[in-house]
Amino acid sequence: MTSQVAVKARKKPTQNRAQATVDAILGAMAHILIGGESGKTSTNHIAKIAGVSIGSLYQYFPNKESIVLALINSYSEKLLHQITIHIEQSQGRPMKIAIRDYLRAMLLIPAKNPKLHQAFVGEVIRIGHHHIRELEDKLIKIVYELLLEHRDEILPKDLRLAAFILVTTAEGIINMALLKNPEVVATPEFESELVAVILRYLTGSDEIEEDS
Amino acid sequence: MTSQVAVKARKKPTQNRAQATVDAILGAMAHILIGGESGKTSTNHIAKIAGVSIGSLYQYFPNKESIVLALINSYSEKLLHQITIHIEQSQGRPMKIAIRDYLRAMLLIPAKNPKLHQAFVGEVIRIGHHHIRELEDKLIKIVYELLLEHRDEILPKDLRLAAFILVTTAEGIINMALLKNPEVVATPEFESELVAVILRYLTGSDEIEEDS
Amino acid sequence: MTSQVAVKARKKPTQNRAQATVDAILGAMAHILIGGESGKTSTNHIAKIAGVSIGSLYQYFPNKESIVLALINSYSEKLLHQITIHIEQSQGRPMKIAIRDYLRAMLLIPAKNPKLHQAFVGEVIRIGHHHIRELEDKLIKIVYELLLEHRDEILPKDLRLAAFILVTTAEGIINMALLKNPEVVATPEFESELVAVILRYLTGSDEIEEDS
Amino acid sequence: MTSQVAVKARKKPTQNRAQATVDAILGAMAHILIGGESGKTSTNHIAKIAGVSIGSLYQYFPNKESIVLALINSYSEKLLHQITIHIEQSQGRPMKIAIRDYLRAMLLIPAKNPKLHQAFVGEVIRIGHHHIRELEDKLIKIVYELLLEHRDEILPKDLRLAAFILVTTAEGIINMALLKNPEVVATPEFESELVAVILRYLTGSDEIEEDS
DNA sequence: GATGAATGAGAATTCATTCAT
DNA sequence: AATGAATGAATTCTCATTCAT
Repeated sequence: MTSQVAVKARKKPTQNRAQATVDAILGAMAHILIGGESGKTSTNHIAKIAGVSIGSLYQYFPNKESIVLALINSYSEKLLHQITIHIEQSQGRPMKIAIRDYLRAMLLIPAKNPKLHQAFVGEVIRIGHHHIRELEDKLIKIVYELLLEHRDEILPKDLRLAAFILVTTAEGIINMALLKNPEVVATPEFESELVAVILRYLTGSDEIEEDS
Repeated sequence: MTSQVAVKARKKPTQNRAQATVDAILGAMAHILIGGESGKTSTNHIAKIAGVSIGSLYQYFPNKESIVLALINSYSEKLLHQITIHIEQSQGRPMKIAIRDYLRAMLLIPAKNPKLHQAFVGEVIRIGHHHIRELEDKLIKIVYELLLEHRDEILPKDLRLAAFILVTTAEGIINMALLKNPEVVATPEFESELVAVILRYLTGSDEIEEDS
Repeated sequence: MTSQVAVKARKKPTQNRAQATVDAILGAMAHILIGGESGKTSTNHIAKIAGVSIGSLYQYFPNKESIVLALINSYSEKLLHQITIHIEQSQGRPMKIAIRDYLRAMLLIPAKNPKLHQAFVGEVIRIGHHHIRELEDKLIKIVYELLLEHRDEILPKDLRLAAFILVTTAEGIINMALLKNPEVVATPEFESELVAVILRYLTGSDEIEEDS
Repeated sequence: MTSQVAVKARKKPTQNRAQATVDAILGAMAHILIGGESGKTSTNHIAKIAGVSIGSLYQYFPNKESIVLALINSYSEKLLHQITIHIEQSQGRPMKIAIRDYLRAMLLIPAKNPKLHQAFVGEVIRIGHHHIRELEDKLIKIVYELLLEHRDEILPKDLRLAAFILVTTAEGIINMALLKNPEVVATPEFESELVAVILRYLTGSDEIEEDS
């Protein structure tokens, strides 16, 4: 809707400037979080890295926390978007394929930028898990519906619990592995084992009779 | 005269005093970490909670970080000690029992003080995982040897990878669950699911033919 | 409109404000150094005397040392400027006149504020002489060229050594006198003796056949 | 008197221990002052370097200042002792010889440990020149009497002023040279020039008709 | 006498935030 | 809207000194 018809070719330049400022700030914060020591997240420093005045920063964010939150929200959306796309593509495919694709999607973004993902995990622990409750609930819902379609193929009877366990396990493995050994997460071996853990939990086996 | 008759009692009083101070500081730090907001970890506040002067704090710790580290080290040792004991007790028992006992041991300490464990996870993320590399390596080694004893019973062929995955998965599930819902970790249902995930990964089944 | 008619006045006001702050800080530091006890040079105290917040102080100076350095640099420049002017005015005059004028210039600034000069000497000893190496080198160069013009009139054969000795002796006498008895430095008697020591070193006599 | 007859062969051991402690403390302070950054002169650090407990330090010195003062006093005495010996040895020799020997004595100790001497100069500036007034007065008195013996050979008529100038100049040159270029002070060239400056000031010439 | 644990005032420095321009 | 100077409470850390053992 925002960019569909573009009636007024002349977009409000102020809005663009504002957006650029906001993006610069978020980018700077991400940059700092990635760069190891999260110690340099002072608002003054963020503004400097963003190439923006400290005054402008406070024009768009009421406080430091809100910058982290905005970043995490946008990250959550990206992640959810990724999952949704993959899940939609596996519509009608065998469950094992769908699950594998779900896990693949979960790995995609962390593997692309392990440092950033790890930093986000750290921030979520700091600011409280409830800030991503919404994301979590959506993930569980997606998985629950997936399991529901295939309830006769899986061992766990309590599908809600199974969905919770599945999502939690996947996240847990990825996050811990990232912490211990960031590079491993991008390898096919790691993906295989992750898929094995989940599929064996669901079915006792991880043989995939693929057709694609 | 000092140490002739009264054996056992009266260690050097100076040392006792110092040890009490150090303990008070570590205790205060733990207390604050447990109490939610990790924001109150200023050295002055720690000293106040510990009932100790700020000068004393800096007499024993060169900086704030070192207090956290000391705490984490002692925590790591306690955890490892717990694991070792349990593993030794499962010597000669069926693998599934041994694995269950390992997981039980892994749950024991977090279940006792979920908040503290969670705080430690957060701190480890902040200060860098390498500070507990030693602990991790020992855990993997313990599990690896356990798997080695039973290599014909399990599905994964690469035992080192399996050990890594097992340890990572167990930790990941525990830590994620702690983050999402701290109380659940102490329930038998949670233990069951944790054991199920791990045993199915290893063997495709989680039936335990117990004999005890 | 800002800079069209009112030329010369109104530099960027922001810059003015900042400059005023910097000046206030330097002024406060000088004030404290003059006031005897150099013990009150805590940054908080400097800021208070400057009528500026401690935050502003650290906005312009990374640490206490840098304030002293800035002060010493500006002092060095002032001193060198003074010397240069005097030396240029003695162009073409007899050597003894030129030397006397050089020494007069060396005395001018210390005599104006003996306490401050003494404080600077103390600071230079504390922070290391290399911070004024440049000043020293220029002084020696100036004197060396002056001696070179009159090499046949003077006793020392090694002109570089003579220049070093001359500059060192003049500074040494002034600084020691300042230490022992600050007021004496501003008296004509002191100047006479200083000139006598230097001229006799150069020529064996201090008779000045003046013409001005 | 202290070590003349040594009646009681058994010196009080406590006194020896105490003296050793005091010496260790003074030595540590000197060591720290020599070692560049005078920043580490905290009493705790001094005690550590001295291998002595902080309590012992305060048993012998009421405060930090007093350590510096003790050090400076002992240094002053050593210096004065050196001068006295040299002057006595020049008894009856020509004035120029006596002056040269005086200057030689003044150079002896600084040349032996330039860093330490420089540190002392810095400390004297910090704590106030009056702490070495006594030394200064004695030096001036010695020189005054030397000049008195040879009043007909020298240019300056005011002998007290001349003595003051002589002592001040010698100290000034030595101290400044030490600051600028510590090594040069131990060279014969430097001694020559120092002697030249002083003798020409006194007599207009520095020819020494030596007989030794 | 010696020891070293303890103290706490105070110095250095940071950082989130406000506000005049 | 943007700027960046200014603020000052809060934080980290030091150091001279005291005192119980």
